[in-house]
Amino acid sequence: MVAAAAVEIEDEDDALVRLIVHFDRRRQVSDQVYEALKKAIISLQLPPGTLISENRICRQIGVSRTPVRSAITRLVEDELVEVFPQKGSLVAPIKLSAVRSNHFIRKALEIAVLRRASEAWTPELSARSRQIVTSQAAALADGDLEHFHDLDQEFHRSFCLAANLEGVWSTIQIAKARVDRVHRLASGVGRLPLVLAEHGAILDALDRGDPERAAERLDYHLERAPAIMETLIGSHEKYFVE
Amino acid sequence: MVAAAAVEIEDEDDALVRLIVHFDRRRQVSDQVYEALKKAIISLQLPPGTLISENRICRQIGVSRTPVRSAITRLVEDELVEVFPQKGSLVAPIKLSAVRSNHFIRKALEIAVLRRASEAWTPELSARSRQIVTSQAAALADGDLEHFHDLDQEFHRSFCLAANLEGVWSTIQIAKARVDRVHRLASGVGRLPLVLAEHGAILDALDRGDPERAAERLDYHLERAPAIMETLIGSHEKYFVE
DNA sequence: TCAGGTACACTAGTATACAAGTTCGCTGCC
DNA sequence: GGCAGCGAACTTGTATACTAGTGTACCTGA
Repeated sequence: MVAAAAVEIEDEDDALVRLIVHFDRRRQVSDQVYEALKKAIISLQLPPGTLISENRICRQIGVSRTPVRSAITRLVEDELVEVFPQKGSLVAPIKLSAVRSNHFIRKALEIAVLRRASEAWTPELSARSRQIVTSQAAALADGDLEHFHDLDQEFHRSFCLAANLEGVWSTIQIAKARVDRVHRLASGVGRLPLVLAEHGAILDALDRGDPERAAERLDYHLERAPAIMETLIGSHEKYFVE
Repeated sequence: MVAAAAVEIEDEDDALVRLIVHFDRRRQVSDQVYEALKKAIISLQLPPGTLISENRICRQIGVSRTPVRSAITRLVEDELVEVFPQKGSLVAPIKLSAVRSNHFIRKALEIAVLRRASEAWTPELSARSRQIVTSQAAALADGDLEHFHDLDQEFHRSFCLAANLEGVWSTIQIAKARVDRVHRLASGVGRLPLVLAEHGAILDALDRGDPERAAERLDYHLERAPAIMETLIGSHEKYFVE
């Protein structure tokens, strides 16, 4: 960080520089920093292993260290950042054992929720979920991948609402965040149309009042990413550990 | 909080005063504050609804606001503390809908883990789990309830280890922490011997190679507390909301 | 006596200053 | 040329100072 010459300054022009936050004065700064960093990490804009320094982040986005530290503390809980006291912090590498565990968590919870949702399934709930899938198709056609992923979350969340277990969603979301980077790597654009078909198949089974089949389709849907992951480890070796 | 007279000062002699932390200089202060507060909340030493002020806590345990704030932030994530900006913070009341959701999470995960553990069950794993139950019986005989609860955690965690899904435990633990206050209320000393028997029944089924029966016993074991909870709401109305 | 306004004490959020520890490169000696 | 040792610059952890917003008690006036 020697500011000896303009050339040295140029060295700072890495991924962190593209971290631009538009602040809403009514909301807490630390929350907004947390969300911005989390999105940047999950979207791989800040790749695993990236060194992050509290000082550089707060210089970059123009706030003091306090809210930045608060955000990083929360990201450590999310297992998306690792802090080494007095040494430094970095975007956590993707730990294969953690991916296994969190994938297990997500699958176990989503399937359990789906079974509960199927007991309370109604045409209205079905229509709402199908609307989400339709919007996903539109987002995909527009090439708006961020919106596509947001709608994907909505789709999976809708089952929690249907099961009257909305509180379960936050836990699913945390597990999801811990494996989402793998999903992003795995979602070459070619796979996304298949996602739509898989979502539709789950709803078809629910509409037919066949919870076993619905659970089976959801299981299949969630198993795609891990299956693809195996093939990714080689080409993105730097991102993974263990 | 007007310090008008000595009598008013006496008013500060509430549960917070019994918050004594013996610091280990090698570990981070904020971590130790977090653990101390979490334990105090779950053990109901700080009952739901207790007003907590960052300033009073840091005066009480003799550190600055920074690590206390860090600890409270983490407790908010755990849903054990609620913060109202510029107004105050309090130990979160027990929210019935959250208890439902987190009980659902815990049950879904523990049963899924147990099924996986049963596939890899060995006499060594069985012996280790039975050893824990034996220690629990000793702790109960000694009246050491804290140790009893610690061993209870160990028992449930052992299935994650057996299933080679240790990463799942931290998520179970969070859901557990969110319902543990109910368990504490429900565990009149009379119930604890039954816990030992229920633990034994689960191990018996695993040893017989009967995962269905093991899951059934675990389900029964985990369902005791919610069943008892219904009877508690009346007598501890102040602790609950919704 | 009661209503309204003001001042103060308290809250949490943010900024800054200081402390303790690690890394790495330069300098001087061998 | 190579190695030892010192030092500067960086890291995160903690303490303190300041800001902005809230509620309440008290005082003033009718």
